[in-house]
Amino acid sequence: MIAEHLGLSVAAISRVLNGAPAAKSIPKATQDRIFAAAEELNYRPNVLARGLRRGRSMIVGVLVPEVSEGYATAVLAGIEQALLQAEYFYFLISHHHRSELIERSQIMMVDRAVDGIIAIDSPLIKHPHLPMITVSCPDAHEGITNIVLNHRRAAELAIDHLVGLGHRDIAFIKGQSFSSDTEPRWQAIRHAAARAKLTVEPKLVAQLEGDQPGHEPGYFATQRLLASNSRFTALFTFNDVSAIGAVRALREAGLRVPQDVSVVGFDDVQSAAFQNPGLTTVRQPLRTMGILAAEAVVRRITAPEEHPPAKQIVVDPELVVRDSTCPPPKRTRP
Amino acid sequence: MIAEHLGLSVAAISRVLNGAPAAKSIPKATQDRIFAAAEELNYRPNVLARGLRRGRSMIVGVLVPEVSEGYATAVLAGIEQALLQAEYFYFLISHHHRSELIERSQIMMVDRAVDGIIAIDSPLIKHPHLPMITVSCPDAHEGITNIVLNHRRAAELAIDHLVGLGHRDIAFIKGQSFSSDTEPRWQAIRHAAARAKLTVEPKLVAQLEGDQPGHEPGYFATQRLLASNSRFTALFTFNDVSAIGAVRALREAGLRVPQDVSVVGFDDVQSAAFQNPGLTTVRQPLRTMGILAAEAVVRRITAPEEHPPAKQIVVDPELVVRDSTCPPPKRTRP
DNA sequence: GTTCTTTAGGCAAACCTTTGCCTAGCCGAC
DNA sequence: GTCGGCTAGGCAAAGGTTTGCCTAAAGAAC
Repeated sequence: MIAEHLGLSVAAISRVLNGAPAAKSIPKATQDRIFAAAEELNYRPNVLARGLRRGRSMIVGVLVPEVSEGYATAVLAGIEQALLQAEYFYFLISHHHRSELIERSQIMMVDRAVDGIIAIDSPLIKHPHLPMITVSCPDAHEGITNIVLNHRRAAELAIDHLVGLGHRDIAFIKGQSFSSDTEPRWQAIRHAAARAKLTVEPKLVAQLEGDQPGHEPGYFATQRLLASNSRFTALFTFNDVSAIGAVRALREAGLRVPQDVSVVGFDDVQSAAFQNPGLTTVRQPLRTMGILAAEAVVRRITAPEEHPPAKQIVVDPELVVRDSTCPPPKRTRP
Repeated sequence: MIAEHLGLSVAAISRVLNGAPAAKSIPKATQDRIFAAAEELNYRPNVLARGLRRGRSMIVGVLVPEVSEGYATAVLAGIEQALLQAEYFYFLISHHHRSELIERSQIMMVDRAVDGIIAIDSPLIKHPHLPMITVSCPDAHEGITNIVLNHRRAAELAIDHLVGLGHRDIAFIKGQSFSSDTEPRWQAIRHAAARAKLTVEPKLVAQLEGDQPGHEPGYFATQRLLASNSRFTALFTFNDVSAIGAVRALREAGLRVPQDVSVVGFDDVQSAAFQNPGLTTVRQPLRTMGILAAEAVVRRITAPEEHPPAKQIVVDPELVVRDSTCPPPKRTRP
């Protein structure tokens, strides 16, 4: 408290400016003088000193796969909104799905004195001795709250939609093995398929490969499906970004979307509506998930005892029907 | 320095651990003991205390329009890479092109004791008394280094490509008025057009409107161009994201891309290659620009006197020809 | 033997706030 | 007059590190 010496002690100033309970013994007139002086001198508390003293940095660490198009950025937008509102800042680190980076990032964040951590689609996270919220990390440890989509419902929405249109020969593209949504989603799909009395043909299942984000993995996975020479009239992909790659591969093979093959994506990222054709997709409330994560971590930081860590928070998906799905073509001999 | 009391004073420990020059008077054996103890006790310096003492937080603030698809995220990826390498962390704030947020964000960052600021596509920034680097902010103030594309060359690449294919009737979509690249780019386009002996038809110029990111603004701008009923065989858009919207609008109007109308985008975002058709575009080295920005800000922080602020750093664009451009259709009476 | 230099490391201030505990004066009650 | 309680605010420690300056001992030079 540099120049605040208009005759009073730093202690009094601090109490008044922070509205501490002890400030109630200081008369209104003095308080006003202090506020006025702070305003006039444009006093800015030093966050480092404050953080040091209070043992709280007002920063949370956010761990994402990458800051590129699609999934993580949408969640991040929600996180940013809610954190800023709570006057928290955040450190962002991308781990590119490399496990040693995930671990190192977590340590670096703790070293940087973050008050809590939010991890998006980050497997293998350890439990630090800090409030921690994960988004789509189903194998979360004890004491970590995981925000997760209702995968079962998501799978049903997509499958029931396709089956309702008359499709029976449905191909699937699973997520990369490193993505934590891959397994639960796939289980949910099998379950929904069984429920719809559909058999999942192993030859009609491909998996995204390679760790770059973009559309390529979906493009190549679809090429593999086509190469297997098994007929399918619909394709349900792991996410919108790969669906876009898939559409391209189908087109290049001379197939029309949706007349020859219907395509259903997942996520409903911003560009899904502007694809050609507009992508039918299972929407995840990504922004909301981000907001929930941020609010939860702030609660756990500010009042840990009142908010014991919930095991998980489940959010519901929604089907968005656009132009990439339609009834299957008339069955000619395959 | 909590437990380091294996008989030595905190001062000695600090000097050794930081490799301070004064440590040279401490014998190797003692130094080894200190390192070993630090390792064993898993000593983690408290960054807040260190920052307080050194007057340096090792954090830079990064101001972006938004963390959504496209431009800013690509630059951000470069920034992250270079900053982490230099052991800096960063605060991210999105200003959504709202000027009061830009100003507030800047103040908040300074209050948060950042060591420097990088601003991407953020107009109206004030000069803080901190090292500051901007990316694509042409109206930067004194003392701020701006990283900027060679717009003139970019415009020539696109225009010469289209003219080379035989196009004479070219429509343009300018950027939103709040985007700082809009004006310089437009000037460059006029210049390149004049050089190619092309007249820019006012009816063939539309502007992106609205402040949401996505594809919609480009979609609507193209609809306005179409509604003006002036014939054009090529369209040069402000960025890839709006080009995608444009393609959709053209398609809906019954026009084929590129057979009826060629489309050239700008940026070369990740999804540009996976559009349908693959987008011909002017590539900005976005990631590189991010790296340059981060390196520059770190230099300015660590050795200000050796690195007086350059006025600007210019990077060069590159034309990426894909499938959204071809020679114009045979001229029938319009 | 004296003085100078080097070696090895300690002392304490400083960075800026927050906070537990204290005091000095004043008023009212007994 | 004495005691208790309230008002208005001060003192100083604490939070963990860095750093300018100092010292004590040993060795070197004379």
